[in-house]
Amino acid sequence: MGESPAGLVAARIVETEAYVPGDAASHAFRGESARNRSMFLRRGHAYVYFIYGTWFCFNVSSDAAGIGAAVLVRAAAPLLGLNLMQTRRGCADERTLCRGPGRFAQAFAITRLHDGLDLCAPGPLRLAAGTPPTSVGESVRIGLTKETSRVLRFFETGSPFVSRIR
DNA sequence: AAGAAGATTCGCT
DNA sequence: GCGAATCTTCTTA
Repeated sequence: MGESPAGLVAARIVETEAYVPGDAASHAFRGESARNRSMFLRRGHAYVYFIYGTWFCFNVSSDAAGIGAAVLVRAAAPLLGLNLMQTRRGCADERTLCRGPGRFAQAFAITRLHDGLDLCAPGPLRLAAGTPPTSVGESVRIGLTKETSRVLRFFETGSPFVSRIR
């Protein structure tokens, strides 16, 4: 969920990708740097980066402090604040509001300011427990030019809010 | 110091 | 389906 002066938004995460140690596609592959330092925070912290001069991508650090690993949130099903999401996205279609990492970040107004935040503590961005999906699909990750055969993408089977079926 | 690549999206053909 | 938009970061083509 996300909180801002403009209001509250919440969504159920339905699609993620993992970036693990030893993974050449991971931003942390060549060690810690100014940009990826949040990947090295204890699990549960935000790692936000800017891509293609246009979009932000939101990740959650996923290992012990000092180890560079994160989970990219690729899509979500809107729950609260659809109106605000529509305004931010300039798009009315509920299905498209959070479908894709760039769109999700835009719907939640996530920027570099959120980088490094503890997502398990009170603040503008929170991670909350929800009911687990009935069935989880797996596939290779999307949009990469390296490590293209690793099966590290996970999504809620059958959800109309995932960015791709497979 | 310069250049290329990049975990994407949108609009036009 | 293809290419443009647009900028930060890392590598050295």
